[in-house]
Amino acid sequence: MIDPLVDKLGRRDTLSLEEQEAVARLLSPPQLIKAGTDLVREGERPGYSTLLLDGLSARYSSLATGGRQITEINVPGDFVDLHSFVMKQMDHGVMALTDCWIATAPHSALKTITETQPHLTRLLWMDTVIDGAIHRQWLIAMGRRPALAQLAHLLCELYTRLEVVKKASELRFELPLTQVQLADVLGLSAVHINRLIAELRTLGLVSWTAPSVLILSWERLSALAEFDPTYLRLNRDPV
Amino acid sequence: MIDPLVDKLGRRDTLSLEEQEAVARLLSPPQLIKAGTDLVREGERPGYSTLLLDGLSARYSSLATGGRQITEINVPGDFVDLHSFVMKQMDHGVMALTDCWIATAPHSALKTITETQPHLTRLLWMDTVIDGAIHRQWLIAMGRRPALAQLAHLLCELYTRLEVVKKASELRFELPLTQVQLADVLGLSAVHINRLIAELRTLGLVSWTAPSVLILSWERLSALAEFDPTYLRLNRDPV
DNA sequence: CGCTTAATTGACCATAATCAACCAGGGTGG
DNA sequence: CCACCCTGGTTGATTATGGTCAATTAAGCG
Repeated sequence: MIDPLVDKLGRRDTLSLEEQEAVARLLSPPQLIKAGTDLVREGERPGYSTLLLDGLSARYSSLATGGRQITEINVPGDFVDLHSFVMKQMDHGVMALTDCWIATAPHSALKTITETQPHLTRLLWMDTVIDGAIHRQWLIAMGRRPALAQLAHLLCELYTRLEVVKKASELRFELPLTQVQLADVLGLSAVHINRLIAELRTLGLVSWTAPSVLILSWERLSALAEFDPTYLRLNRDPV
Repeated sequence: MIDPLVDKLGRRDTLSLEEQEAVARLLSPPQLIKAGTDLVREGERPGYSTLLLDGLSARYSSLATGGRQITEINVPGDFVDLHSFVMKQMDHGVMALTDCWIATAPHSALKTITETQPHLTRLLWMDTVIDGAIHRQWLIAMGRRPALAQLAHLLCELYTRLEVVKKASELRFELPLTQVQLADVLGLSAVHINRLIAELRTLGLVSWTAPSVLILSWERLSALAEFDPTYLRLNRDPV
């Protein structure tokens, strides 16, 4: 059940059997959340954190003016609001982009982990730190890359992260986001997203028949995006 | 010596005397870093993390095309690369924007903290988590706010963070960044920054005689920015 | 088969970038 | 001492990326 999390953490360090069991004990039985509903609402003070087991979700914030910005896309194996364990109050909402299987971990139990399992604590800490690294890459893409490169970067990132948890392979993955949602990810308009996708197709970089994406040339796409996966920390490096 | 860190953490939770001493023991004697030099270089694998004691520094990434994006501004009391403790490899550089006083904490000693001081560990974890929250606010500002509101948001954030560590008061603070550097923060051109500052002046929101900034109306500036400091987690809330 | 949601396309507009001068202040060397 | 230079700030003219508005098409579904 916690396979995607073990897949991910196992790429970064060795997760002992006891640690895997400790994580499993943390978690509630899986629950199904329907697409479009919130896993966590902005401003809430949840008493637990939520692990995404299957499906895609998005962290988002809404503006007074009606706009919306998605600040991260979560893939299976992501603790979507692990930071609420120490932040207490959520500074954003998390919505299910697809039907999602989740499991929750009470903050009290996470606290016990920090008191008894320092290595596992560091691994969980690392996971929140990598969220920060992902945010930074999005900032770089938004601030200093042309929109086409920004979209290319998103595709490279998502493919890489999905591949780790066996939801992508052979340069192919499912991206069940509408163009409006993609616009809210990149901070662009939906119309422009449409034109960017058309341009990626014209350039022969992707074959994109929503929701399926096939990357036709990883080489050229990642070069366009200046994608360097170091920030995802996928090399085994004990902490 | 670790006053700014204690000021900051003390706003979030109670830091016991023993914990304050434990942090103090972590740290090397203060060192001076000249403005413009790197505290940490991108790609490096530092064996320690750096606490900023005085001055301002910036996390930045450079692009192949020559552009640069600053992804966070660090104020006194910030561990500028605490995340390297678990990330190992730096995904960005950190440069001194002004002359900076710093102290370093070996990762080995931080590891010991995680093994012996769970509460302090959670406070340090929290600090990295708040970095992520700051990144998210910047993403929202970049993606969905007009440039003027984005700049206003930056001013509100920096004033608030500096006030916590007693480097700002009475709506006044020092912002020793060039307009080129501000452009690299906001993902805009330096020329446009210049016009935005002129506009803030015209609107009577700030009196800005570099490097001194005086906010003339917190009310109107924070409304323009839609600034809500929840994400900085400045309310005492034990973890 | 009509309804709804999402994708697509065209025409026009706006924000911000670029290019290019010019100005102001502080430090330096003759 | 002061001309010069360098950096950073200011301003104008023009361009371009991406936004907005609006209409059309396509696909899924009760």
